[in-house]
Amino acid sequence: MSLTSFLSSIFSEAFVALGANSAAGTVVVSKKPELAQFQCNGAMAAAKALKKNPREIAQTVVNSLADRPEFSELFIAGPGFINIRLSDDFIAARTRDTANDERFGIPPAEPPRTVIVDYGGPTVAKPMHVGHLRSSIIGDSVIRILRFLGHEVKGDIHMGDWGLQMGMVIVEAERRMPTLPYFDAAFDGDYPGQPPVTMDDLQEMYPKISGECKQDAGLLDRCQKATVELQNGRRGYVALWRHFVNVSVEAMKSDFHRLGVDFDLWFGESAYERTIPAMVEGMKSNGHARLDDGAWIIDVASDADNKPMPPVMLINSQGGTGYHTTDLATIRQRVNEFKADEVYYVVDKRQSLHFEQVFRAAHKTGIAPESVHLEHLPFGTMNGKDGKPFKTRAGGVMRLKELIGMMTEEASKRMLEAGVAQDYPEAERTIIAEKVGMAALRYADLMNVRSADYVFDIERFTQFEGRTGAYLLYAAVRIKSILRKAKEAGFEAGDIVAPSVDSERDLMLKLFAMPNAVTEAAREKMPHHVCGYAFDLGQAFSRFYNDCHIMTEADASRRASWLGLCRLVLREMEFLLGLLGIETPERM
RNA sequence: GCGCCCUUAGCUCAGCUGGAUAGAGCAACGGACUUCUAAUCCGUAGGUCACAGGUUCGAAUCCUGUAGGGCGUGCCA
Repeated sequence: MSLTSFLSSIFSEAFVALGANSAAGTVVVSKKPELAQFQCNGAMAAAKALKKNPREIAQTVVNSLADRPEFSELFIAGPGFINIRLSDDFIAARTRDTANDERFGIPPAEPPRTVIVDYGGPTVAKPMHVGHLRSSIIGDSVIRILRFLGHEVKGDIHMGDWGLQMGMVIVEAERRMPTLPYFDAAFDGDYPGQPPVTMDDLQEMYPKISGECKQDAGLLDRCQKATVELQNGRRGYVALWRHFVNVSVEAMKSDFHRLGVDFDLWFGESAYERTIPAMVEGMKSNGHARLDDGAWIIDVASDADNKPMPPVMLINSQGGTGYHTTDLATIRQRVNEFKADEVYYVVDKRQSLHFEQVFRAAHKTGIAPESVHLEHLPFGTMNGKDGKPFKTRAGGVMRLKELIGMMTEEASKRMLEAGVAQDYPEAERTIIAEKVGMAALRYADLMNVRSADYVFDIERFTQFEGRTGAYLLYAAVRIKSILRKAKEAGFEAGDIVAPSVDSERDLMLKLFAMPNAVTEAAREKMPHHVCGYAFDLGQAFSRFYNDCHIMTEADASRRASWLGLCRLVLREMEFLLGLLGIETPERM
């Protein structure tokens, strides 16, 4: 149980004894650290309910608890705030408990659930860009957090490989290489095993034809028809499409590998191709789908809506399927085959209407029972310093590869400026630069409230000072260093004893706050709670480190206690960074 | 037009579901190194929480309205 939960239970009991609601006993970290460590604000609310004086209620509660060994001081301030200070013995005992606990006092989720996280979402034939970066990094962190809580989690990349963009690239290929056998409907031999295009070709082809289609309705129509033919299984198109997928997946794997993100399931939209006809027929026959303007749609609007709610497009008027349909088929598989209790979609917030439509349709048609929790976890746009979506200097889309390269290069530059690791072997220095770059990137992306837009400022993110990935790595590495030095000197870590220095006590108190940060991040699927806490912990450690010189401490039991504290902080720091997908080097 | 979101210190952002004198980081200024890695730490200064009402013991937080900005709005994803 977290410390605040424990303290809350003590205070709740006291409030209940007065006839008040147990919620009145809620204890939180003090907003006035110079006054107290924790506070309970329930006396005001209880006074309202019981029609009594809040200070009198607070006084009664304080009187009933004042003798408990956990507290060194309880006092009342203002209208009825109860301020709490813990005894040093209790703080030390509690810290020992944390040090002996594999889970740092974070309780596992009860009951564990089967969860699918849909994230990454790269599109075949399109370059990966910064939008995929956010989805991947956030999804990866959310998965790590949920897994730690004991949930059975599977991450699914859900590639976009079955929509109009495939028809477009097929048409573009035909325009460029009309003599290839893929386009000859009468061809019945074997198609070439080698792909006719490279990833670079694909990345150039898609934007070109996509741009032309916006001007040319005839060309768009041709692409739509090609898409339908592909979806209906035209041999040549399927063979060509398979090449496109293979080429793209190879590039994706390399990009995701560099990001340190891996997926349990590499399914694309096309994985449901065979299940779609039966699903659609079922919806037609049971009346959920209806024909409208040449297309089969599912109405999802309700009388309670105060906004337009377009229908779900099941089969378009050309006979093709889009991402409404594949998303529904995907939900069906996740429910039936994977027995998912919860499905989360880490997708740009601009898609929120889409998911509202799809979730409504899934529940309405019975694809997903009401008991299955479907939720969109929206994230905001990564903007440039001008406040507009992040672009390259030339104004194009910033590719993921390019971005990662920039981060590493910038980290390397900073290390040179600061004279960091310059006397290490070059190979090690390179690895450190990569780790610092990735830590900077991940921390910068995750530290913001997930759904908010944020400004990408590479210079700020790669700073070694302040709320950055590098600062946290430095804090962790410094602990590793001191533990090495202590070991060389023959100093052992020992039992944690009562704190004797303010910054030492503050560090222990800070450790108690971790369970809240992690459970809050899990509840909201918002990793920024972990980021904020990790920084606070790093800073609390740095203060302690400045005040308490371990290697020269004469008192052996105090020195051993401090080393034990260092070990605990390092374990927690690496754990927290691990939840963010950040690796710590041995030294920097 | 309709709907959703946003507006907090010079800059970038938190603010734990209504609590005390609104907090960090950067930048600025002052201080602490013959270092257990100063990539650190301490201190000072800096805010009409966009604006106007309302709800109550108490509002950055909840409600209404106004201004400014972003996004979405049936055959792209």
